[in-house]
Amino acid sequence: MEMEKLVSLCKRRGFLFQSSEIYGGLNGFWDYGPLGVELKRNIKEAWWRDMVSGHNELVLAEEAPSLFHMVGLDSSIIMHPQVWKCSGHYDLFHDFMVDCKESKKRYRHDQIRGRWVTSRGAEIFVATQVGGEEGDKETEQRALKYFNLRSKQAEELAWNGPLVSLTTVADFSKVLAPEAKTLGTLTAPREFNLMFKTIVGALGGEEDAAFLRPETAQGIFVNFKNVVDSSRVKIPFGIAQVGKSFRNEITPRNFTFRSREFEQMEIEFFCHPADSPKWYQYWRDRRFRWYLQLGLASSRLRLRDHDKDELSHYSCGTADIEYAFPFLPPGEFGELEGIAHRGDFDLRSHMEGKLVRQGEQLVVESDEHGKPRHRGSGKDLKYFNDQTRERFIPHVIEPSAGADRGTLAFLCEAYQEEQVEGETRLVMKFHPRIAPVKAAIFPLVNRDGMPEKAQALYGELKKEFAVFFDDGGAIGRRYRRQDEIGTPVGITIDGQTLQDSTVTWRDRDTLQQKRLPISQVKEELRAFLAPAQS
RNA sequence: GCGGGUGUAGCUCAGUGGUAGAGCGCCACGUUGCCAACGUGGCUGUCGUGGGUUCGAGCCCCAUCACCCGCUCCA
Repeated sequence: MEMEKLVSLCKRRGFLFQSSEIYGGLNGFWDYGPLGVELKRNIKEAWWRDMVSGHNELVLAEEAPSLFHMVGLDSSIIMHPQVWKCSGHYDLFHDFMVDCKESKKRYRHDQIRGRWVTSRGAEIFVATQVGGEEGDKETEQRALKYFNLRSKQAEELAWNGPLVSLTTVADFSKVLAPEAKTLGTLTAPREFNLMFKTIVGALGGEEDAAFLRPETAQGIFVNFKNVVDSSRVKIPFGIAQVGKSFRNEITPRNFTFRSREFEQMEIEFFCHPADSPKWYQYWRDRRFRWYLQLGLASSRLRLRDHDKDELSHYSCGTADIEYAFPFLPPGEFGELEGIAHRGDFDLRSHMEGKLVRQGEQLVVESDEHGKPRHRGSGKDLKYFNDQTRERFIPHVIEPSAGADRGTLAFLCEAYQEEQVEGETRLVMKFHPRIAPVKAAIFPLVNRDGMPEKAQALYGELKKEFAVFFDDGGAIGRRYRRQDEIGTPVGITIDGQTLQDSTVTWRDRDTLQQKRLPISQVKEELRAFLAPAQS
């Protein structure tokens, strides 16, 4: 499937529009049209029902290690700036980057190292991305090449010190960039703000700077104690949240896949450290099944465990649920959801201050005065189990899903072109639960009382379902119009309806028709749209 | 951020300096008894945006924005 066809359909039928389109658009922002908003809402509501409101804490869920609670939360988008300092986003999201004008490569300023060397009367800084002995070797080879020396002439290079960071270099005109052949090809370091900055207060200045959240998770962590104290939940339990997040992506691309404003569906699941591996496994498998049940094909969906060296510094296990989007090269997958075992990193950070890894331990990062680099709240976020009299910091399992990425995956998956009697039928094969319109109601022709009967049925169904009424044009055309927006059922009032009160039920995917009493339509639709068990 | 391509009606696209077009879609009326029927009529454009050259610009030049492809980046 070509992506342009889907993008065109999305615009033509009102799933997705470019943001601010009449003003030329805005890179990285998208609007959901009348059908798109229904689709995305259905996905978010399916998630909320399946994960939160539909969860029965009295019954052991399939494959769950034990009973557990689930509750929801809706926290603010703008939070105290200290939240992002302790979470690590503030430091990680403020990168200084340098560009190489020769190689067109971009580097993180603090990740380039190099050595000062003098030869043939010139002193230059030979830069590399490699550290340690490898870095020494590489800088020597590149210095030899630059000065046109043979390997045996290495003693003509006078090294003026060990590998040091590029951040110690003020004058870039003597820097030989990692993949350049000439000096001074690096631009001055430029700051990349990956978090959206804003000002709180009408008279606010720079000291009133705050950030739009880059993830919803932190709103859950900072409310952990509030939820425990107010809701009678006991560990293990999860807090779920759906909401907008914002990141200044350097290169927004691939339709809505990498947007600067996007919506997340996140769960932070709190459990006893000893049980956390089992819970990690549980969420990892359950979340994968959820996508399968809503209709993503197993051939394009995969569950991928991160390698050890891919794990964040705090994580003891992460898996991605990935989809083979059509805009990616064959064999490549894009992330829909990450399930991470985050240990006690987040709660501890908000207690003690921003943490860094020191060997096997996480310790509070300190500044040059030996004080915490980013001070925590100082509040005790431990959990007390009054049965066992145990007090501990819970471990956290985080299934973090992208609502827009999920929506895009369902759109890609649904798009089908079929040959029907020599003509191309464009059909969106959405799972009935997420289809924007559940059923279309048609009078076969506009006479003999058929419109009246159809309108009455429409009015009755509309109270409970998203249904659509269409009496325009030939019946075949009306079916095809609904196929294009993925309506799973067409219900037609015809001549026979007037005699025996039965209607035609037409299935989108099989094109098969069956008759059923008009009085049973509601019940049939209910059964058709019922969630699968998970 | 770099290089290449594209931008004209709701969609797909034609239009190489001289009166803005086609197909599809959409709307109305008639017709129409189950898979994009037919007839008649109708709506639709700051030619992405801003500036320049020219008697005259959709077309040439400059800038800018957006989208696509390839690099780069992706906590």
